[in-house]
Amino acid sequence: MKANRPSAPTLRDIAEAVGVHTTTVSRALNPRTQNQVGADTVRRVRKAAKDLGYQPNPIALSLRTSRSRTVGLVIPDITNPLFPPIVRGIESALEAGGYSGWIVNTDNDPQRERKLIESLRSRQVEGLIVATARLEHPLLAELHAAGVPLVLVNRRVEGIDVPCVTADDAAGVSAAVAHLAGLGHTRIAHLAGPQTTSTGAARARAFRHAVRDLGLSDEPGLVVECAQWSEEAGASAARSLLDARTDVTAVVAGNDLIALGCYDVFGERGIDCPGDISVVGFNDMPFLDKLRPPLTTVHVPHHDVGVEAARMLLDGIEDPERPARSMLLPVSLVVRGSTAPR
Amino acid sequence: MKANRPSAPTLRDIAEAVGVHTTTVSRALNPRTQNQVGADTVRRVRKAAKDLGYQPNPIALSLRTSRSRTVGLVIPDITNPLFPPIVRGIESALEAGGYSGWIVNTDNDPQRERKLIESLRSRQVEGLIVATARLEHPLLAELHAAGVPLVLVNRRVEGIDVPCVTADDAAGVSAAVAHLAGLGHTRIAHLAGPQTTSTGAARARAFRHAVRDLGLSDEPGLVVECAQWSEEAGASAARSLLDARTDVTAVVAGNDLIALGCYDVFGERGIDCPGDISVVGFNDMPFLDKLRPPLTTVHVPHHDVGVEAARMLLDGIEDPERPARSMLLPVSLVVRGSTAPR
DNA sequence: CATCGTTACGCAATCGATTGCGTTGCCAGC
DNA sequence: GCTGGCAACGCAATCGATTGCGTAACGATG
Repeated sequence: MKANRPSAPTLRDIAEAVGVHTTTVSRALNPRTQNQVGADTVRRVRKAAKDLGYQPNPIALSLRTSRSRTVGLVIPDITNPLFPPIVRGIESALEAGGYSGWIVNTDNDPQRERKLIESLRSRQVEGLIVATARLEHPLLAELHAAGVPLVLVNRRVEGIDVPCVTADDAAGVSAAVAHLAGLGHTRIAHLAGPQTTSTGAARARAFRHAVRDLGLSDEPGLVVECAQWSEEAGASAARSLLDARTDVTAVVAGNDLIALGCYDVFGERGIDCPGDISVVGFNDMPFLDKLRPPLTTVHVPHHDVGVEAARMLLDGIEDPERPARSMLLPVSLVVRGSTAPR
Repeated sequence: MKANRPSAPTLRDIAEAVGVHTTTVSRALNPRTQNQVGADTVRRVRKAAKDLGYQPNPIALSLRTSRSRTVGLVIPDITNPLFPPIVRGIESALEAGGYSGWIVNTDNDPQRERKLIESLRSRQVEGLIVATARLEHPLLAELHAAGVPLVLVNRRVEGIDVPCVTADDAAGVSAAVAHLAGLGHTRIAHLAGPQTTSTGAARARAFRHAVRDLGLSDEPGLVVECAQWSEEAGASAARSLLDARTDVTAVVAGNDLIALGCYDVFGERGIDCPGDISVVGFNDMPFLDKLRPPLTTVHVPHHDVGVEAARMLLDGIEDPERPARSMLLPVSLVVRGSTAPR
């Protein structure tokens, strides 16, 4: 059974109504070819199109032009609260440009990612916004070499010149460390995100720089890498840290989920936060103010990240020769209840 | 610039390689028509297709067949934590059936919804999963009359026979009321969701039944309707309730966000939860265990809701004459820290 | 009047897959 | 040997929009 309306008007219907050929109808309705059709004919064609309720068939358009006015949004998992606001930002900018986005969830599985991207490309998506980049990412390199317009979100990739939109990780981590130092903390630990991601590496580097700049302890044992950007991995790393030492009074977590993992471990070990140990997260995902203690975190304007990524991609589709440029969005520290004076 | 790979093999390439017509290639590759082609030819065609890395062009397929193997997912807003797990459930069931889903966010705006659905339909989506139903919903009635396969999620619509997948609202609210009664509460209020939605109405009705069945006070003032399913509307309704009376010792909130609104009002009025007033939410959205107090709520298996909705829709696409059937998924009460003995 | 240039429009093909109908070849039965 | 039926395959059209090239008409100029 056909799911589509049985009698959608086509160019042919308009052509019959006006008494011209379908070529003329097509040209009259297309702003780029409209100058090839007489003004009176354009007027009559447009009127007929409106009267008949004509809408171009995007499928036919795609088949003929190999374009679809759609792009692919490649994210790890829409249930991660970080992504819905980004997706909404992307969507609003795409919509303003007459585009739509296909969302695919890779679950951080490279094989699944490849399959999903193949599927997107067979649907003629005109570019990809990718939020799943690893520092070394062969598939992205292939796509880039093939001329597929790409924009990365939240992470960079090495070796290829792809535009990306990220938060200002260095400024955010620096502000977090400065805030804790201002509260009198001198032994501050960092639960870093995976060092295979640019974000994990950048925030860890910024952490080391910040503690050095402030003359605080920068011994290597104060940085523990988490296997994933998740609460569970954060908890695991927090346990490792606290098993190894008892002198830490504050933690800068790679992101909010990792910070939640700290909360879990504090709970199981009777550690008071922020009385015994202060915690700062990163990202300001929803509902952090509802936690107890409300989480101090680095606010990232996620919706704006999405908007800028989509604009950047549309620019790249419009002008493929355009030099790749990246964007750092400003962050801000949101002080809530998880940090206190030492 | 074309975004697609420049040399994707077509049926024509296979036909040339094997020395048969493209019709034969098409039929050999299609399990439904394969019996019309000789076994040896099928073997040779399949080999050539594999060697050439042939993938059917979904755009061409859609244009010819008016089918797309895609469906539309119509939700209010992906940033509402309720929806990502539902979407993931939908996605996994669609994928198993060889389908993909287009997500559109209506922001609860009927005009936007109509425009987005038109757009989906012009892309030949084969059906719609709709999570935005109001009790009276002219657009859904039109779509149903036009034979568009539909499945509703979380809500019903009146007057048309459309299959839906909802949680067992009555059982959930009944369990919440019974739990509170078991703790000794006798004056229990209900902050109901909008009565223009089936969910709002069903939960309010179930509340009234439950308190009557348990011989508790059922005066009308104990039920306050929220204008939206949101934290802000929940807070507003909680203020109205507490302005009007001081004898309430427990609240059954229409959903978790409304319950968060209660938390907000308790905070601003120095009310202790659960010492002064207990609260039960509905849905068990993510991170409720991280709140202080951790929210007692009715757990809804969202992922399963999504899976069942997608299966139901695929069934309806496969067999349009299939009688509409609906599904109630079982819920369970999750007792955390927001409820205590009176 | 003839010629040239420009504008407006139509023809036919294309995109890549599917599908109804017709043709050909082969085999079995009379 | 002839006829009929069936299997395998090819032809041509279709889906709906775009696009290169050609043609016709008109106006301006010599």
